[in-house]
Amino acid sequence: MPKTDSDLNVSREATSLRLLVENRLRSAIGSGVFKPGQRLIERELCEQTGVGRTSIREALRQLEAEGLVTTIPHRGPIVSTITADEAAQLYDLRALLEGFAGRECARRRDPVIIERLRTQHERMSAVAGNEDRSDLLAAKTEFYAALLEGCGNVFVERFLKMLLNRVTVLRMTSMTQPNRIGRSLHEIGTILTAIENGDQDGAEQACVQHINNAAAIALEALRRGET
Amino acid sequence: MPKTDSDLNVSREATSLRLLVENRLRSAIGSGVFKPGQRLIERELCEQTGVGRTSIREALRQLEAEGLVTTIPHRGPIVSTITADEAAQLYDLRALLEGFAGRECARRRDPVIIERLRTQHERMSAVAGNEDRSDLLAAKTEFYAALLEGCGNVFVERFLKMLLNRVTVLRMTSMTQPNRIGRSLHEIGTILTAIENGDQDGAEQACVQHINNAAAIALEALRRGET
DNA sequence: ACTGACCGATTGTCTGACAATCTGTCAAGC
DNA sequence: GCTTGACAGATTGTCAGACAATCGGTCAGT
Repeated sequence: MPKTDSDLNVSREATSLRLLVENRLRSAIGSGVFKPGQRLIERELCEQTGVGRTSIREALRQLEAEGLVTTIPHRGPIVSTITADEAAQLYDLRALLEGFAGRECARRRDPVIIERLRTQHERMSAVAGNEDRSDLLAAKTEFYAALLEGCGNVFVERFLKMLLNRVTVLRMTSMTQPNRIGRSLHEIGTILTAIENGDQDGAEQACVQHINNAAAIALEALRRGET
Repeated sequence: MPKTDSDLNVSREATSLRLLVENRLRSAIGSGVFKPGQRLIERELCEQTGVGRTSIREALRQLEAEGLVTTIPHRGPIVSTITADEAAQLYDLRALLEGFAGRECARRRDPVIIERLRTQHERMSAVAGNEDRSDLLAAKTEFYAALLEGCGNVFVERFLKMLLNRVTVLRMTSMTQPNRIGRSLHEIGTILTAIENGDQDGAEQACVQHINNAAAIALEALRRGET
C-alpha cells in the first residue's frame, strides 16, 4: 500500500545470501518442512540450497538467536522443540505483549494502521468459509503485522515477531486448527472495534482474551498429543 | 550457592570459541570499551582476539540478533546507537516485562528466589556508601538476575536480558549516575517487601515505578546530551 | 561547484583442510 | 547376560587463503 506512487523503493533484491538462506530456513521451519526435533545437517543444507557452509552457518546462528533452532555442541542444530510448560510461558508473554500492542494502537489511533486492520478483518470474514485455510491464515498474519507496527514500539514488534515464529512451529507439532474460526473472527472484530473507538482498556483486554483462548486450545492439544 | 555439595558441575570450560568471543564482545560493548557508533572491523577483531574470521563473524551475527550491533551492508558492523525515542520505547517495554516478572515472583514466592533477592538487597545497602560504585552495580545486577529467574518464564527472562544489555550501553552514552542511590535503594526495598508478602499488584507497581523513575532520569540526560 | 572515473578498504562468500568431539557398534571380560 | 572399553564414522568447530562485489573518498576535468 504505497501512500503516494512516488515510491521509488527498488526493493533491494540484492540482499545477502545469508539473509536469503535465513528466510528460507525460517519459512521451511514455520511451514513444517523441517519438523521439530529434526536435525539440520550443514552439508545437507549446503546441497539443498547450493550455498557454502559459511552462509549456512551464519544463518543458523541467527535462527538460533531467535530460538527457532537449538544447537547441540558437536552435534549440530536441530529444530527447536518446546515443552507444554514452555508453550504456556510463550503464550503468557504473547498475551502480555499483544495486550500492550492493542492498548497502544487504541491510544495512538493511527488512521493508516486502523485502515489496514479493518481491511484485513474484512478479508478474513470474506474467506472464512473457504475450504483452503491459507487465505485466512495470510489475512490473519497481515492483521497481526499491522497491530505490531501500530504499537509504535520497535522492541515489542521485534519480540512479538520472534514469538509468532515460535507459535507457528507449535501449530505444526499439534495441528490445532479446530473449527474455532467463527469465534476467533468475532474476537478479532472486538479488538478492531476497541481500537477504532480508542478504548485502551478494551483493546488490551480483547487482545489478551484472544490469546488466552488460542492458548487454551493449543495447550490442550499439545498436552493430549505429547503427554 | 550450591544447594548440596553433590554438585558435580564440571563448569564446562570448553565452550566454543565463538561463545567466548561473543561474551567478550558483549562485555566490551557493555563496559564502553567499544562505544556506540564505533565500527567493528573484522580483521581488527581477529588480531585483538587471536581467532579466525569465521568465529568472529558468527559471534557478530549473534550480537546483531540481540540488537547490540548493527551491520551495514558491505560496510560492516557498528555498535548500535539508540535514539531518545527508541530509548523511551526500550524503557516502556522493560517496565512492562519487569512488572510482569515482579508480579510473578510475588505470586510464586519461591523461597530460594526470595532469599537471593534479600541477600542482594542487603548487600546493596551495605555498599551503597562506597566511593566505588562497581560493587553496588554488581549487587544490583544480581538482584535483577534473581528477579528474572524468579518469574519462571524463560522467554521473559531472555528478552529482559537483551533489554538490560541495551540499557547498559545507554548508560555508557550518557553517564547517568546521579545521586539517585538512596531513592533507588528504597524502591528496590519496596519491590522486595511486596514480593515477600505475596502482594502481586504491589510488586508489579513497584517494579514499573522503579523503571519509570530510572527511565525519566536516563532520558532526561540523553535528550540533554544529544539534542 | 559539479561530474565522473579511479582506488583502497572491507565485506560476502567459497573452497579445502584438519583437529576435536559425539554416537553407535562390537568385541572382550566379569 | 551384562558391563566395559576401544574403535570407526559422522559432524562440527575453526582456520587460512582466496576472490568478486561493493562502499567511501579522492582527485582530476569540465
